[in-house]
Amino acid sequence: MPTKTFFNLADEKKNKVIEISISLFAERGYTKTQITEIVKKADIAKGSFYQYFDDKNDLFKYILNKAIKVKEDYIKKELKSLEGEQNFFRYWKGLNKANINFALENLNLARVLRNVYKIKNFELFKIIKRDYEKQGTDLIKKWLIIAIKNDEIKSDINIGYIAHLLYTANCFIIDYLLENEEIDTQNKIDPYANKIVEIIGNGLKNSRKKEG
Amino acid sequence: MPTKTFFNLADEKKNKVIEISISLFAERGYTKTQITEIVKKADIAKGSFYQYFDDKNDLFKYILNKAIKVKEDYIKKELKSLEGEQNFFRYWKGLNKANINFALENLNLARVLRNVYKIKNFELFKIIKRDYEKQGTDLIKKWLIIAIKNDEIKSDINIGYIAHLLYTANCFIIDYLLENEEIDTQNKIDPYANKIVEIIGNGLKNSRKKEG
Amino acid sequence: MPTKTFFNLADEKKNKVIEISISLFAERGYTKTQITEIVKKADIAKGSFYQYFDDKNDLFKYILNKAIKVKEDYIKKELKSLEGEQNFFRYWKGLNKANINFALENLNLARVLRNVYKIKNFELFKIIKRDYEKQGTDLIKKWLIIAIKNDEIKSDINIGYIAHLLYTANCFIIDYLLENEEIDTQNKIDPYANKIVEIIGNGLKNSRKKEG
Amino acid sequence: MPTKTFFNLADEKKNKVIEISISLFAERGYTKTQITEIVKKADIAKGSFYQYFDDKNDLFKYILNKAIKVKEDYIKKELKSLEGEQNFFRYWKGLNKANINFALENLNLARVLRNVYKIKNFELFKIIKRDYEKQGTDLIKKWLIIAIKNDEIKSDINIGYIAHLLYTANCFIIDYLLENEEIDTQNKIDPYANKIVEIIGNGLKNSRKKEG
DNA sequence: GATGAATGAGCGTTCATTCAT
DNA sequence: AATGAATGAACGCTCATTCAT
Repeated sequence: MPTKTFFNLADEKKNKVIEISISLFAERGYTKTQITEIVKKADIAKGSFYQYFDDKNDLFKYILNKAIKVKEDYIKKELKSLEGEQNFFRYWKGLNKANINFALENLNLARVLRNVYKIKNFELFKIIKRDYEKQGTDLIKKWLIIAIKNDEIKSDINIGYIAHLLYTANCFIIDYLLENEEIDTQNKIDPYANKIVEIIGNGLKNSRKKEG
Repeated sequence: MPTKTFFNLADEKKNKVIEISISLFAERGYTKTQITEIVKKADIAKGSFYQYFDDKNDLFKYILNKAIKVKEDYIKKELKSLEGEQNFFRYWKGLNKANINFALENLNLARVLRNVYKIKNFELFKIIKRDYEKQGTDLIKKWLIIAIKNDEIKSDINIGYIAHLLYTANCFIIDYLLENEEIDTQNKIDPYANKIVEIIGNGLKNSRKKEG
Repeated sequence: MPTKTFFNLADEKKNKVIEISISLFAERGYTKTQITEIVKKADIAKGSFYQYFDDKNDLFKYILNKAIKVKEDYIKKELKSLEGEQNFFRYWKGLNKANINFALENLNLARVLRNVYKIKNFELFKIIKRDYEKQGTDLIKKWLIIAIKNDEIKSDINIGYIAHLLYTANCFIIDYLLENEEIDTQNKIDPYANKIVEIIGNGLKNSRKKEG
Repeated sequence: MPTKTFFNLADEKKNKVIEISISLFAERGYTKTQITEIVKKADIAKGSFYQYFDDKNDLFKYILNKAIKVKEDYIKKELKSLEGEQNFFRYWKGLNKANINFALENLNLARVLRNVYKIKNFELFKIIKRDYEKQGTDLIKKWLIIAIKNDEIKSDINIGYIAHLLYTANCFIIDYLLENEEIDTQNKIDPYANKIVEIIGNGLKNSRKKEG
């Protein structure tokens, strides 16, 4: 956690440090991001940095948790419009869309989040990672249970497995987007995403139920 | 490419260097793997290492290409039993199984291969990566085309997208396996993999065709 | 160029680094001068060195340019007393004297300058070298032209050749001095230098002109 | 000194080692010439090298002495045609010519010889260097004495100084040649050299003597 | 609290030389 | 005598972190 000193900073200064850290972690990953570059770009003294954060790790955890929180809020907001929605597949489509929109609007934050998966041997991050993943799959699980109750999807599935599949399907769409950022996104990513949703959706559908 | 000196080495020594490099690259990734540790574990002089390889990069490329080749051979061999198979879904299932088996039997090699995706800003590796991915999706594309001809799957799909989806679906099974190596694998990974194959398969199926 | 950090240093420290670098480059030449020895003798941390200079090359270029500038200033100052002098030979004698005095008073700086001629295959230094040499011969050329106008010296000479000859004649006096530093200099070097000036001077003289 | 083993080698092999060493020492200088490159180019085993020579130093000394001897013989032969010559200036001109011709015909050998002057802190080489220089100046001294006796040149000179001057004048012509090897040599170097000889010669001439 | 200079363990790499066969 | 693999001290350089002001 950053120190009180950091939080007492003028917002402008504080945000500069945060923004620069995000963009560097996004661009280079954890290991290749250098404190020296952060402080130079943020125009603060090196000593100051260590009065704000315990160490590099501390900064990264802070940025990471911030990214998770920002994303969580974004998704929640986007899903508001789906309140009352009864159809699982429309729900899932909405979730995918929300995730994609978040990434499109917060490219660097999305990159930082995806980079967590690339950090090895950091026990500490494993916990964050696990929590973050749990948060992503828990929502899906809840919906899957309802969908099964409603006979929307087959009942012979392992909910944990499927939630993970749906979750990772989305992650891959995001990866695809982040690695090909030059693509004229909205136009190209949507059909790609929709197709995946459709295919997996079809596969999950309870064929005995008449589509409403 | 390693030097002639390296290839002239006694197999035992040569393999020791290779195995240790694989396990370190697998465990720590490229950047965090240190030559110092490799030579210490392999019980060779630092100078010797540099008589075997141009530099760290050279070693990594060698290991990477080796992993790709070993995997390629493994998959080819496993797919032999599917020769003459006409059903796309059984084919794909076989491919998934082959990939999983490779990973189970070559945990570290599989990890090295997955790690390539985590290296940032290495133009050289991008080429290897792209080739490797192409090799994985090309096979699927070929089959998809046949499957469409045979009316097995819907014809309104973008073959490139779907091949990529099927490919990445498999990658995710592998990632799941590699990150949870402690799981009693064969028993747990199989149903997981099968379910994915089944769901996506169902989604792709041409419902107008009567299943044979 | 050294960093701002270096220039912000206390003069004593800064000069210590400079002096030690000069004496090592003078004594051992570029390749054999080790950063490790510089930092040990200057009593600074290795890391500090790299906060002052980009690399070894950067340090050397700095020292070299410094030497060139110091010499330039020295020569200018010494030549002040010759302002208004009309006789070419007295001019040249003065220039030789100035160069010798500079070397005597700045032995190591002079050695560093002579060492540049001994560096092989360093494109970068070739430019510095050429500039430095040009600076040395240009002055002579200017005077030669005037001397010819004044009928002081024969007009059938190639000014470029002769300027180079006079320049190198001086370089050799300096080399002689630097390689035999133990000689009780002022007493021995002067007659040596004067003789050279006299001989070459005689050879250049326009014998048709009556000496004033 | 090379070992007996080296001298027992077939001439072809022996000469290959020598030639390659010469060309590398000439091109890169002592420090930057690597044993590894020599043995690779000469196609001998590294172990063999150390059975021929004590160490790198030993090889260099051998090459150096060889160069000195070859040059000595060359000069002697060239000066044969000047036997009986009574005029000092024609003698000196001939010596200069001989030196230039040697360099033109043995570029690499000449380079090695000039490189000796660029080696620092090798007590051993200082001796070789001094001997080599002595050999060059002794001949000139001998002639100077005769020339003075014959009233060809002024008697008020320090023979040691002047011999050194004449010697170094020649060295500079050679340096000029070696550093500008691309110049269409014979045509350009001759007038350059002749001019120097003429000028210094004129300066040395005893003007009271009637020219024959 | 801010500053920026100081630190040093550790990295990848080089190369003359030795050693075992 | 020939081979070529083995050695390791030493190099230039990096960078997260600490310290003195």
